[in-house]
Amino acid sequence: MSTAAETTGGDIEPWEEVTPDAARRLLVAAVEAFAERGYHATTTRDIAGRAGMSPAALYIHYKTKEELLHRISRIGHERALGILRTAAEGEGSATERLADAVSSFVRWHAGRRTTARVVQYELDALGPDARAEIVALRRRVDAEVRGIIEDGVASGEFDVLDVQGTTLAVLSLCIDVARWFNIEGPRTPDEVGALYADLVLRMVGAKDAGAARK
Amino acid sequence: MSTAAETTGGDIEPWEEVTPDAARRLLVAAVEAFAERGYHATTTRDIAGRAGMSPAALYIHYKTKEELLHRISRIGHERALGILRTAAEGEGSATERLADAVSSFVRWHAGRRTTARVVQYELDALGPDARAEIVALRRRVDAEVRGIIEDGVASGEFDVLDVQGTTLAVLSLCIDVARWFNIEGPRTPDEVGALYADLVLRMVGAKDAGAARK
DNA sequence: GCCGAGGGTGAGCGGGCGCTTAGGGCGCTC
DNA sequence: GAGCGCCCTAAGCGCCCGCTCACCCTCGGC
Repeated sequence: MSTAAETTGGDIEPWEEVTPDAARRLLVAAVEAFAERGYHATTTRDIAGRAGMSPAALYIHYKTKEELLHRISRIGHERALGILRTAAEGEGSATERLADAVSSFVRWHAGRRTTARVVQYELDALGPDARAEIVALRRRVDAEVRGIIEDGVASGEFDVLDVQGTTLAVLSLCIDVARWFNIEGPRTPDEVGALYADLVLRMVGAKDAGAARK
Repeated sequence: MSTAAETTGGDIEPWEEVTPDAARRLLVAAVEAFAERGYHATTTRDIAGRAGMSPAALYIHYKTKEELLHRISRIGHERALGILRTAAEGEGSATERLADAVSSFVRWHAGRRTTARVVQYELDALGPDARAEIVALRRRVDAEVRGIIEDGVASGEFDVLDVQGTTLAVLSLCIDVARWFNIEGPRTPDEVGALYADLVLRMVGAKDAGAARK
């Protein structure tokens, strides 16, 4: 595989943009708690406790518990979109770019599983406005993947009957990694990424799947 | 497609086994509420209200709110397992049986989306004992699909490097349908089932995919 | 040495939660 | 038609939730 992140985790911690330090610690604590128990089952006291602070400290940096989820969700989606865009804009054939996109997207969902879980499964806990903003980001995620698949169909590399349906299935497959992946399981994020890139190339009927496995 | 359910919904309502009538109405109300808002965000008052009863009525038929989830989860998993087993034990080649299994499993996840959502995504809300029982059922689900894939590899119909990993991916793809499927969207459960059966046959490198599309 | 601002705390508010209890109505049995 | 058992309700208990408020400590500027 190519481009960015080679390591197992996939990426640098993306929370460095959150300041000040106390706000970041609270946000990281919230990600862990939301991922473990879900948004609704997590209490503000639990989040503050994990960050080593009193319950009231949370409200100095965030207006509500929902604002925390919103910030996490937006940053996470931007990160995911960035990963796909890097792959989509890369050089190489559609086959290579799709393999790259899937393997890095999957590596992120496996390696940063706690973040990905919150990002992908807690969307419904947001209010209408925040939800609409995140849904717009998701449509751009969909468009990136669909773009690569359309390129491959146009160039004759892929054989796909239902482009939108296949796009949906490919994204769905990658996203669900966040549900089942277990750090202590038998597979590393890199291995799952490689397996999934191969499976997706089969799904789109890529003629020359072997070439993308550098 | 073959075997059971031809209609859009996929199956008869599986709750007929729950008696008495009031207990069933409560259970159906709970499925709807859990699917819409999640287990933790659903209140016992909401469940009772949907069933047209007072909050206290719930506790005549169920010991706790968790027992409701447990009953829903067990019945739902048994239903899902039954669908896969019917397909796995059918006659015909591994290719045909895999296509049948995937299309009926997907039809269930799309058509009975509310039930499937609760079954697939609220597992973590169960206590350790109930959770262990459900996890055992899931292993049997996994074994059914793996069995078909192993048959296809043995007979030379399929070309699969990592049988366990591919099994996981196939199940993951089907299960995630419950997350994104929308009854009011452009696709019927039957259409998604057919699309997914085709995609899965490609994933396992089925030599004669066309033959399974009757 | 004093001051103000900003990050932090302890205590606690109003409210909604899961669940319990005392009792009421209705239909069956004889 | 008295007695009994089964469903169900009204009321409410104790608890913990998200969030607020009054106050404190620390630190840079002068």
